Amino acid sequence: MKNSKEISASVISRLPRYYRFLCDLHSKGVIRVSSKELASIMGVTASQIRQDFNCFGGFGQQGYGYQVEQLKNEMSEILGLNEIKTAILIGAGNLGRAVASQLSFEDKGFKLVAIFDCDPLFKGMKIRDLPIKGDDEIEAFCNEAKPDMAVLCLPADKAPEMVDELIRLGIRSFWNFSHYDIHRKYPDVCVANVHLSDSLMTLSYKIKNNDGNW
Amino acid sequence: MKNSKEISASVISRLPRYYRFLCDLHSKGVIRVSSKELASIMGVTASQIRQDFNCFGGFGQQGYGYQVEQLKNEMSEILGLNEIKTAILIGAGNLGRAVASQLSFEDKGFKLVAIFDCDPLFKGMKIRDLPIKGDDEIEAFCNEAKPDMAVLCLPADKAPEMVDELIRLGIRSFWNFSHYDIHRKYPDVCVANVHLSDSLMTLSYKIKNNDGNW
DNA sequence: TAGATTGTTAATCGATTAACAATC
DNA sequence: TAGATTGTTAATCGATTAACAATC
Repeated sequence: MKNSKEISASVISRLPRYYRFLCDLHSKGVIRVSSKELASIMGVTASQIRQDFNCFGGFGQQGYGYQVEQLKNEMSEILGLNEIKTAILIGAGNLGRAVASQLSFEDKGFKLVAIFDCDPLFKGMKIRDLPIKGDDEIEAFCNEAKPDMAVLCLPADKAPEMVDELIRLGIRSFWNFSHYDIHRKYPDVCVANVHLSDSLMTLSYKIKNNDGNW
Repeated sequence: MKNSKEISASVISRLPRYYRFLCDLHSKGVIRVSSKELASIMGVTASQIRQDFNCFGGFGQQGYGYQVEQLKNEMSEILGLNEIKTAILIGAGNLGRAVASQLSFEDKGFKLVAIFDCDPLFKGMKIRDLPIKGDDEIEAFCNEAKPDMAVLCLPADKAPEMVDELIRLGIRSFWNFSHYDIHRKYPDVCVANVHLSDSLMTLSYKIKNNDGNW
């Protein structure tokens, strides 16, 4: 694999989609696929697929194409899905509970190991066998378990203080559902943002500008 | 406003963030802001801000900057947040319930008017005063209420059939949390996709390639 | 008027697509 | 060998940044 430092954000954002389609083909028993075929299935150009794959080294065979299973495994390796990182969830409101119970973290390289909420109302409740703990237990837990990542499902106004605390406790990666901009204060930390309301507003824009096509 | 057909996806994706920062400044009582100041607050270049705003016509004053309130209102207008579109939610599982109860649709140009789930278990339950209806009631409801948009929070395997049905019933816009690719079959429809698992895998990649910085 | 900041054009940078030699 | 398809270079396209004249 080439030095991955240079891989652009555009390429990285496409990797999960490649992985999904490869899993799908593999589960359907497909053995080989050419960039042209994959391009047609995914609705992108064959050129882009080959360029993207070659960022990580060539795993195709000229004149033949790509082995589906091998390529899927490469993609999984590149994404780091095999190295399971431990995650804690901060905020057990509606969104937090949905994320915790709906998403299978294990398939995506993470294992959810604890859930925290400041509201004592939740205390004792369980999500998928994980008890909801109080915020006052975060410090002790992190010192003991050294989790790698925190999922932030808490109100925007509580996020800055919480992030300070979590960083102090050694957490260096965040899956951020709040609007708090973590990178601003901590540029070296790993962050993936999910801004649901931005997505909804974008849809509003598209509807307004779809030439009466809706 | 110029012909908005030509606005690039990159620009559109930035509009909600501008709107958020302008709302914030406005709520703090700030009257005017220059592109330079806003750039510094948002962590982008002043050039990009001016270029982006000028896609929609010039609403600044040379030598002075931009009126915060006016600019916020323009942004709201551009995004179509003032024209409330009606939305229905398909799927009242964890994610559906989170989206319905957490997100304030009204602020983002939509009003949630009905919730459907195929599971009779949910029947009679309410989310924010909206009763959960059975899937068998979708047709009658759509014919009567003509909703504009559907939020898809249902399993991927049920999505294709449901989308066919909803399109048949006149729905032309989707906020899509499933992995089903609506645009493939219906290129003219408005879609905003939210792929939570892709976002999580991207985070996994970033952690793996952060030079041991986590 | 002088200073500031926009609107807009030009320059740069990066990403996507096309082309083709290498090779299975 | 002939056909197919990759890996990779070159060409194109688009987005971002810089520069500056217009003007408040």
